[in-house]
Amino acid sequence: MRRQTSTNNGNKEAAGLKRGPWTAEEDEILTAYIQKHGHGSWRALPEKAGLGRCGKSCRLRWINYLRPDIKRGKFSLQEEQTIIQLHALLGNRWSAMAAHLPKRTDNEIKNHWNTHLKKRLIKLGIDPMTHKPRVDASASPSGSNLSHMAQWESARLEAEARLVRDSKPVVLNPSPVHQKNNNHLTPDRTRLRPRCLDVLKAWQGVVAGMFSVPGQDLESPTSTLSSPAIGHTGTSYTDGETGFDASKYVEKSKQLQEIEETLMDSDMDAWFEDSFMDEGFCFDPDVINQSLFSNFMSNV
DNA sequence: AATGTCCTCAACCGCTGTTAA
DNA sequence: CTTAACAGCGGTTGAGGACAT
Repeated sequence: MRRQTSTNNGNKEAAGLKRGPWTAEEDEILTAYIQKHGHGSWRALPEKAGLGRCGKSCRLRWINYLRPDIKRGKFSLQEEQTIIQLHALLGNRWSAMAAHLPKRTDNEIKNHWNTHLKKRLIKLGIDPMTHKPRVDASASPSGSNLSHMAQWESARLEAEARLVRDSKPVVLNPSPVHQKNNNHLTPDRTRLRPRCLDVLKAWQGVVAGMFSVPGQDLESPTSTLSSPAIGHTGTSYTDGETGFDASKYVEKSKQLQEIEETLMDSDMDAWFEDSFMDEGFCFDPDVINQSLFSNFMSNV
């Protein structure tokens, strides 16, 4: 299908429309109009409401700022945790992430990720896009970073478990378009598919393989923060206390990637049925210590 | 106090998916 | 089936505030 440029689809609907920051008066007009009539057609709204703005600008202002059911201000630790975990699973699908963060907008989440969270991960030697250790020499993980990474992966595991718990797939027969490309799926159109269930199973293996010290489980790796006790030989990094093994980490990450690629190619219905009929799967996310993430964040 | 630099985030841009004619 | 209009998404920008010199 031929695509139209934004020039004639509403971005610049007409010359002379106001741009830039909204005034309090404009906010008031827009809010009053929507509360009384609903937004209806965004394109038609500005004229009806008496605003010299384009419909797109009105929509954005309402959704990102004026809507009564949004929370503004500082992100809590819990929210930051959720964002990072969701990003590990979803990538830059901000609207999908917003669906899991009540009262936060996709724009706000995107901004917070780009200005704060991404930088923190980079500081830890973790690639913010892949959520895996950066392989270039300049980003070789330090001892304490390894400890953080171990905690990070635990947090990631928890996120995946939560998504499995919360996801309520409503599209049982996605359209071919959806199967082909779900980058733009929104919560309103298509619920997130619980593909993470399979990924979660894979990650159980990943994380289990990384911790090799007997008697130490995922519930308490925070104790390593003050004394990393790292052993380093060549390209092999091992955390003496947690038993976190970076070489295993990389190896297992590759395995996971292969699993994910396989899942992407597999038949949707077969995948869905398989995921939910697998009664052998059992995972309790509550066993993961919530303080892991607090330590992770506070040590950045 | 003045100036420069960095950081944040609201707003915009360009694109894609959906839908109706 | 094709086309156009529209909504919504993710990426990017730039104004203004915060901080450093």
